[in-house]
Amino acid sequence: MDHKTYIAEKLNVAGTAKAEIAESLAVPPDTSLGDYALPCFRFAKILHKSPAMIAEELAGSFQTDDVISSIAAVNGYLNFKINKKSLAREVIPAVLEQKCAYGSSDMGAGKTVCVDYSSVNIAKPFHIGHLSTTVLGGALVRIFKALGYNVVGINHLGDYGTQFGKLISAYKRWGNREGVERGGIHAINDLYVRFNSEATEEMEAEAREYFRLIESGDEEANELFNLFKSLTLSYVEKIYERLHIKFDSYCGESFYIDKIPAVVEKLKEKGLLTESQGAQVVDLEPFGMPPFIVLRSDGASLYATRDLAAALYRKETYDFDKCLYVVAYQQNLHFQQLFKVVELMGEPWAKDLVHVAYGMVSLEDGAMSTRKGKVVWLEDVISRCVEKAKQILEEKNPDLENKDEVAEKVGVGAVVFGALYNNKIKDIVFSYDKALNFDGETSVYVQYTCARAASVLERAAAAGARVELTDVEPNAQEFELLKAIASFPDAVKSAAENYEPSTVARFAVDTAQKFNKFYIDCKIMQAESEELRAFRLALTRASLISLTNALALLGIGVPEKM
RNA sequence: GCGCCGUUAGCUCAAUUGGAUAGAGCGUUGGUCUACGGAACCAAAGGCUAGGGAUUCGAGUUCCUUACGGCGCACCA
Repeated sequence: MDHKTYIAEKLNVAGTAKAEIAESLAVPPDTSLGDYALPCFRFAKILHKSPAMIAEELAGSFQTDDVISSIAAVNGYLNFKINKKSLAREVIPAVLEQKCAYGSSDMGAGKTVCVDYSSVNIAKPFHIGHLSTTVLGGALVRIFKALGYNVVGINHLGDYGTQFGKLISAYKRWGNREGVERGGIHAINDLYVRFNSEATEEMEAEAREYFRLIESGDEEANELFNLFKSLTLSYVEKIYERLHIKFDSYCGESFYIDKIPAVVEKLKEKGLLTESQGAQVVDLEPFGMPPFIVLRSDGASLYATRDLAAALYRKETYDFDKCLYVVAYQQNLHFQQLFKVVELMGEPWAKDLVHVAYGMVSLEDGAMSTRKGKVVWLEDVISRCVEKAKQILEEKNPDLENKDEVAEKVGVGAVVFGALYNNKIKDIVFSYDKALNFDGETSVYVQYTCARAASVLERAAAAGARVELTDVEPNAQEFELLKAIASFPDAVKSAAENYEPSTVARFAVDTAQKFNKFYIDCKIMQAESEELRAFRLALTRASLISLTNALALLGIGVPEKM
């Protein structure tokens, strides 16, 4: 049950709808004031009374009950306290019963969301700059699924362009099959980097010719291209597996090539296509944007054209209610143009296209540069974090039997959590110091908290202790923890509405902090009474469930011991 | 030059979408230590929310403006 609507239902403010009252309800800055507050200032004009007087009157006419235990008017605010026992009755059994489903809902039933994310480039290894789109997208996929949406995760592969001609040229010049099969993606990347640093006019021409050969279906060129593609995919699959990410579609740019003529035709029909400096463009001058280039002056398509074709294809194939593009803000203009063109085509679903923009990653000494060798590979970051976790485990818990498995969860969790904890729009300066720091507001802290909770529950099970809601009045720590647990469904919903998984990450840390305070202040197994012990154990289990579910939405596992 | 985004404690960041006395972590200083897991907990210090104006009962949050920083601005992706 939602307390805000419950309170609103019980309040009568002349000239104000119940829904509006529920919307206005806020949380007081200090819990000693109350759990909810209604600022009465906005009613003053309508009612021609002072806010303080309105609050007084409303307080006087409000009947406290089993849910709302007290009400007080303070400085124009109407403060409500909720009944602690009733909150416990409401939350604890529900969490214990729903288990891993706690936090999910069916609000998205029957709706489809496409999420375009990660979108790796063929022949290029994952670097730290690809982390955000991958984990943000992965989290959004899981969050929308939890809310009952049908979700289509799409890896829009960068598998088309003249760079593949260059790669073939470099391969034939310096490479061989055995070398790339042994060296994998990095060997391929080295060839590409070498080509770019040594390229002559002649080689560039050769590269263009190889690309033309790929396109015209030349057997050898395509065989090579497919080799590069499969090597790349088997490489990224391993990383996706470690990050717990799966895609429903790997339709990349090349997939849309044969769909472009129809798109061009449609643009012509709508009278949107004009010629400018030899290229076919959609003029966006009236909207203050540069033209959207559909076909180059040589007739070739562009990235933007293929994105347009992809949008139309996805609408037709999935009939999405929303289509998200998890791409860095660098491409703001591109998506503004793309969405505007879809709108100009008369497609009403143009409004359902969303650019989920996030901040850029740089290194401490500036931007990354593949050519200068200034790159941080994602696999290195992951393995160093896992290694560090392993090392700490050896120190702190040498008897643990599955150290590798636990270290994997802790190390990978730290990498993922680090990318999801802050608002996505913030730029990130990557440093190993920060990545390897497991103290403070991190997934490791949350995981440790879970291990503590699990440990208590294990003892309880061994002792045959009762774990269930009993009729006790929660104390301050218990109540704060209870409120935190109760806020989980809202955190998930808010994360989806704002395309902001950090909301869930923040929930996890906040709840873990509340649990640790509870844990320190309240004896659980040695509680004064059996009734109290049962209650605290139930609260502990509910905490563990909430935290585990929160981390699961982010793609982070929780070890039972660490 | 134009457009978009950002600027909150020494550092990294929050702030329930306009609410009351702006909160955490790291770092610093001091405490808790016979523990249901110390990868923890408590406390102290640290702020004119970049500057200035406007709207409002009320602004870190909305609008205008200045400064600083990032990104982008026609045939790359």
